[in-house]
Amino acid sequence: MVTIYDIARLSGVSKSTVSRVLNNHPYVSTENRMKVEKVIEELNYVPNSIAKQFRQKQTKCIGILVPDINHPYFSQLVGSISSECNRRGFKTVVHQTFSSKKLEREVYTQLRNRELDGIILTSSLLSEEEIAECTQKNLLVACNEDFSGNYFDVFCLNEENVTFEATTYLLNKGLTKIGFCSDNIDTPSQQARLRGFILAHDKNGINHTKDYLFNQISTIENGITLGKRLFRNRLEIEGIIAGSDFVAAGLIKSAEIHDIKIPQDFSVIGFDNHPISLATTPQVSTICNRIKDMSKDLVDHMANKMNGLKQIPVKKIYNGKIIIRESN
Amino acid sequence: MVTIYDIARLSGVSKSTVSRVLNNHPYVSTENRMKVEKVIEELNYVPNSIAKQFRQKQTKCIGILVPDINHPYFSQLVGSISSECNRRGFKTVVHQTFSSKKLEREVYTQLRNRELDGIILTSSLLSEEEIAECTQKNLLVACNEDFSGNYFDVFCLNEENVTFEATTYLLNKGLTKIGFCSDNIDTPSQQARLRGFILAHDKNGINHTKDYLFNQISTIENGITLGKRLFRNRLEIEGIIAGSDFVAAGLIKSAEIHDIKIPQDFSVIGFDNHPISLATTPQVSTICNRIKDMSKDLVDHMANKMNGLKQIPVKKIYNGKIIIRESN
DNA sequence: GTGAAAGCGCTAACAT
DNA sequence: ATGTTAGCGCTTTCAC
Repeated sequence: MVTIYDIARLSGVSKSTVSRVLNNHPYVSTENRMKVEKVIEELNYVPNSIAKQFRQKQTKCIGILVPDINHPYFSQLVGSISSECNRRGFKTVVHQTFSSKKLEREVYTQLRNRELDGIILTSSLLSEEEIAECTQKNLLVACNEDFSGNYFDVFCLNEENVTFEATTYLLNKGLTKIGFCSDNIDTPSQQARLRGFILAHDKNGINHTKDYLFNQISTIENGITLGKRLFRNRLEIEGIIAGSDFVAAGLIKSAEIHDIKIPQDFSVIGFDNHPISLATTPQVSTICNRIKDMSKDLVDHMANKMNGLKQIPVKKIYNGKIIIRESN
Repeated sequence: MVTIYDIARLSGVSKSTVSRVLNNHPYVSTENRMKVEKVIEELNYVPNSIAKQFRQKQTKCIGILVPDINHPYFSQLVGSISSECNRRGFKTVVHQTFSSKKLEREVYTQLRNRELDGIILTSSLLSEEEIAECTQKNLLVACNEDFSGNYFDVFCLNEENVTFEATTYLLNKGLTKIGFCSDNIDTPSQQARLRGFILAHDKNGINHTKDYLFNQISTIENGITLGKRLFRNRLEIEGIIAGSDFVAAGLIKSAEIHDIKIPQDFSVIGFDNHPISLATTPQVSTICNRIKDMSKDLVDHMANKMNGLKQIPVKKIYNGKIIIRESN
């Protein structure tokens, strides 16, 4: 393996000079620079990045914590964050927790072990306090999850408001028996949605039905199965906040099979404005998220923090928007 | 920052002994082991993993090269590979190329810079020769792409065969004007599909129509747009190998809008057996891939190679299977 | 069973 | 503008 020392020896300068050339320092004579570059070229030398990381005490690696990457929302989010990170010279390591607290804690351990320079959290089952304790003074930014912002920076959608609006929309159309689907109700973001859902009912003096709160519903298949349950028995439920466009698509398919007309007999509102919402019949009314803006701001912020620019703790909230199409 | 030296000092032993405890070596007296463990506990010491990597010359990091993670097939593949890698103690770094040769080359540079212990390639626009040259003797395994296997290990679906079968199926139903969609026709896997498509025509003595070869078609939106083009002008095309279930879903939606009956007026066969194929009306006939098997075998193989177990170069081919539903 | 010592490849004071 | 030097935290001979 050829090292910086070999280059130095062969080009008749010292290691420092080679290092300076490598790192584009000023104060290197053009003559020496050319000599060094020539030798580097000849030997096909590549600097050992681990040695560099070791010396500089940083990995240039950011972890992204995500429940499951094979999920239309999270794959978009991860894709967007990754690109932003790469543009700034950070590698990103994706960690899927599959909603396991154990796996989540393991990633925090990697952070403490300095295998990662920072973590971007997109979903969590642990309390802010525990996360803060696990990660200690190390860098962590939450994205997507509606944390308080007291322990670390957070960038998220106003899940509560936008769910409030969607529910109100349905309520105003005269529906009184509305369902609510969550992916994993133990996460802050889903809790926020539920608060919005309930608040809308309260403001309209309508009681929401506990029986119509469905948890662990996140895929097309889940939507189909739930629809079967709902429609086969002709339950009196009149509409649903589906939690995701995929669930909405499953429900719509199921309705068709059971000869339930949407929106006449049943209303559906999805989440995320995924292209699938255009492919169903009827097309899904949905809520558009702010993935692009969020990930850009967040990586900007993170990069600044790493460059030592002290930042006051941030909580930035983005407004989602309802898109009305045909399913309600 | 507390180091191995601090632990040594405080527990009254040498660095070596601490290191032995850390790495579960035999030949440490129980007494010393306990002393050391106690101090580690007290100081909340975590070993510096970069230093360890530096010393051992490996990163425990595997790169995954993927065109775009926000893609139903690739997000599944990445998810599966990541999990397998994590189980074996490897971190995975996802790199999206967005079909850019420049970005692809950059990742190979990272490999040469030893920022990565290996790369898993799921798609590529470069020739095998160039890839082999870029990555030199470093570890690289291809997955999904139908490479020759002469330069590096490959694990892939028999794209050609399965596309041949699907096309034959359509041909046997009496269709003579069949279209073919590719995502990026410059990749080996899509070339393989095309070969299968053409071969089926040849064997049946039917000419395929160049005009019905559509490239850069990969999303629901692409499917909808393509459908508009096809159906609005009542082209004489009778069916299509859609390349993905998402494209198929878009085509089906578009057919509905233009009052084209599927499968009576037009046949569609998708790819990947994604749940979306269950949510359309009619449901999509498709081809199931072998993501789980492939990723398991591949990571097994890679791990063995890293442990120095010399392996003969491998090319393992998996058979996909047609699943007939309602769209053809 | 244990410790001393060398060294991995690089960067960054510091001196010149 | 350049070289000397120390040292990052760890593992691993080697000698005892």
